[in-house]
Amino acid sequence: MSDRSALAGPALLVAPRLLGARLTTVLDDGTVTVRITEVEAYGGADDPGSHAFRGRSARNATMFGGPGLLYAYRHLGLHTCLNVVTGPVGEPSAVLLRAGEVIAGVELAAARRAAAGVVRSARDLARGPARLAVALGLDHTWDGRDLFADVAVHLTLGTPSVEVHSGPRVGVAGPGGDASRHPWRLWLPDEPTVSDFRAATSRRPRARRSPSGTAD
DNA sequence: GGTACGATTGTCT
DNA sequence: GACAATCGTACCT
Repeated sequence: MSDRSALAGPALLVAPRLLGARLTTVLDDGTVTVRITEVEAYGGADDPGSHAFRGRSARNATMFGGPGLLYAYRHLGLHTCLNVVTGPVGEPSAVLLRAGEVIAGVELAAARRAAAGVVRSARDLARGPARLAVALGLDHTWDGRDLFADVAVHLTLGTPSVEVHSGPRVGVAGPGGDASRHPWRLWLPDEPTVSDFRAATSRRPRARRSPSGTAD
């Protein structure tokens, strides 16, 4: 079975296969390889937490593009998050790469992270979706790349992990984040690089922007 | 055309 | 633990 066919299918089914997989980027400034330790599954129209819930759009078009594609997007105008598309063409389904361990190119990854912000420890290099993207040197402009055909960014699946832990999805409130329905979030046990769990935060209603600048 | 908000992170208290 | 940063996208008028 090729890596791509092993990756094709519903995100919930495919997500465990991405744990332990290695994602490598070969860029001008060097090579970095990350071993994936934490992922999160996203579906399509049936998943309220998914970008594809409301149908196809310019931003999420890659999610409809077929298995093995890299779906990269910018979040909050600040960070980049990386996903691996798993659904067949036309059926959105993807796995968010939440965290990983840098196993090659540690110095380069640290330099990239240092340029983007503070580096506290080696385990923090790719701990969190946005940090993972920075460590690999990827941003939203890499959206749509084929992870099994592109030289610069390549995915290699490992042997399926025997033990996988699962829990509620991060940052998604309501039914979509309900772990009792599906084990949306998956991670490898005893991995220090797995990100902290933060329950979906109920944002306080922000003071509304006053168009005229006056307070009501 | 305008506005609210988000699959996050880092900083401050 | 709480909140601000910051901008593209989706939704509403």
